[in-house]
Amino acid sequence: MARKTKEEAQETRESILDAAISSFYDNGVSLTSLDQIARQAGVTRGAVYWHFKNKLDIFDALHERLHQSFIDILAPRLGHVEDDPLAQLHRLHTDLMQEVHQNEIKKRTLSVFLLRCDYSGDMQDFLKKQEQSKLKAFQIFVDFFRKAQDQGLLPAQHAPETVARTCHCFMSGLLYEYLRFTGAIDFAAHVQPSIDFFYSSLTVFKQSIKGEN
Amino acid sequence: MARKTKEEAQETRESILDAAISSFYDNGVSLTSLDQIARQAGVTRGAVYWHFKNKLDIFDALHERLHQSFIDILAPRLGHVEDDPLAQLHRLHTDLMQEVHQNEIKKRTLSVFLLRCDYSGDMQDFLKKQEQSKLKAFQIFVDFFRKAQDQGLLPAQHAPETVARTCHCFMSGLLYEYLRFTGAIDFAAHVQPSIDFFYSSLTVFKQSIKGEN
DNA sequence: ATATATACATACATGAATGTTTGTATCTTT
DNA sequence: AAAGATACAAACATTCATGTATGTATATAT
Repeated sequence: MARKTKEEAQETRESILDAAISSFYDNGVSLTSLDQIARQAGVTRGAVYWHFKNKLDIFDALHERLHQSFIDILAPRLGHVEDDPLAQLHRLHTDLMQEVHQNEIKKRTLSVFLLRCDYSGDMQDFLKKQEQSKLKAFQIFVDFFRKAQDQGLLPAQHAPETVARTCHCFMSGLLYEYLRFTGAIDFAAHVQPSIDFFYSSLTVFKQSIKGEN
Repeated sequence: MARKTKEEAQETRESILDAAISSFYDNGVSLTSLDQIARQAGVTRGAVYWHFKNKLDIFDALHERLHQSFIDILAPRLGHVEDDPLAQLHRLHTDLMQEVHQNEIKKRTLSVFLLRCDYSGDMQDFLKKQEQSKLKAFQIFVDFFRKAQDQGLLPAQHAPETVARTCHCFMSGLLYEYLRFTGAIDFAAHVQPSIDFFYSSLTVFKQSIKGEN
């Protein structure tokens, strides 16, 4: 009853990762034992240790999946600058939050990384990796604002890094809020108006181009 | 060598809490054993179990300390509305971030609650309590904006809850960013400009009062 | 002054998770 | 088709944290 096909083995690997997300979400990363993950995936710890070095290695693989899917959404939508860059960002932000709101798996995965884990000890090294990943995403935003400024669509009085960081912080802050108080916070009544207000107030940034030029 | 004064006992209790912060910060909440905390505090687990029911009970006490000190800063500074409410908020936000930047203990405590713990299992019930605490702080912001609107210092086109949530999300997002990438993110070069930009763009919100009235 | 409650330290019993090792069936390679 | 590599399962040894129970010195109440 051992030695499956390469494809079958790959399936086991994926099912272990899926089981890990689900277990991590229910019990938190550090309180989840490898045995729980294994049983959830319908295998034994032997299979887990065959595919992964340890729990951190699993966590790493999960992060890889998440980050890649995030970049895949971000890159094409910020690769070009439309006539109204702020409206473009506004739509992107709305879509991203709605995606999280509707896609239960993504919600759980994000929840695991942001609320159900414990970045200390071995995990602390992991923050370095996350920093690198986040830097890539951040750079996409910076490039976007820089291009928009170069094309005269946004005023140049603020450094693109500053604008990007501000947007990014608001986005992640809202995401944290949504995940942390899921259930108590309503999308249409709380999340959407906040996004709308943020981007409408950012419009001053755009408006000032007229007073300047 | 037992049975200390009530005051001495209180000191032991405090030293256990201090040790807990330090241990939680270094090793994360769930990976910290009560023995580590005890030894760090210079006592045995006996003392810990005397003062606290379990690790969650310690965590609860720590949260009480943090939340109280936060409210103590917030309440007086948002209790009254000055001539320029946005500038008032701007200063408060700057001061809060600088306090975290300079006060190592507060930085560590916040870091524990936001990054070094694992809100699942038993801890999940704890999110409910945090929700209540955060609601109080949030209410202070809402009241502030409502009063400012009533006094005609800010336009009434946006619900005070929406404005408050937006500010709050940006603040917490920036805090997360700062704590998560501490060292890689510089206060003067990254944090301060982002705060400044956020409040300068919020000014449209205030400006529009002229076009409206 | 005595009794009792307090503030711990020490010792014990239990359980559970980890990493490793060994066994083995079957896929793959040649 | 034989040999080796692969993909696990099962068993083992070790470590370690937790909760509780017990012991005890001393502060405090009466």
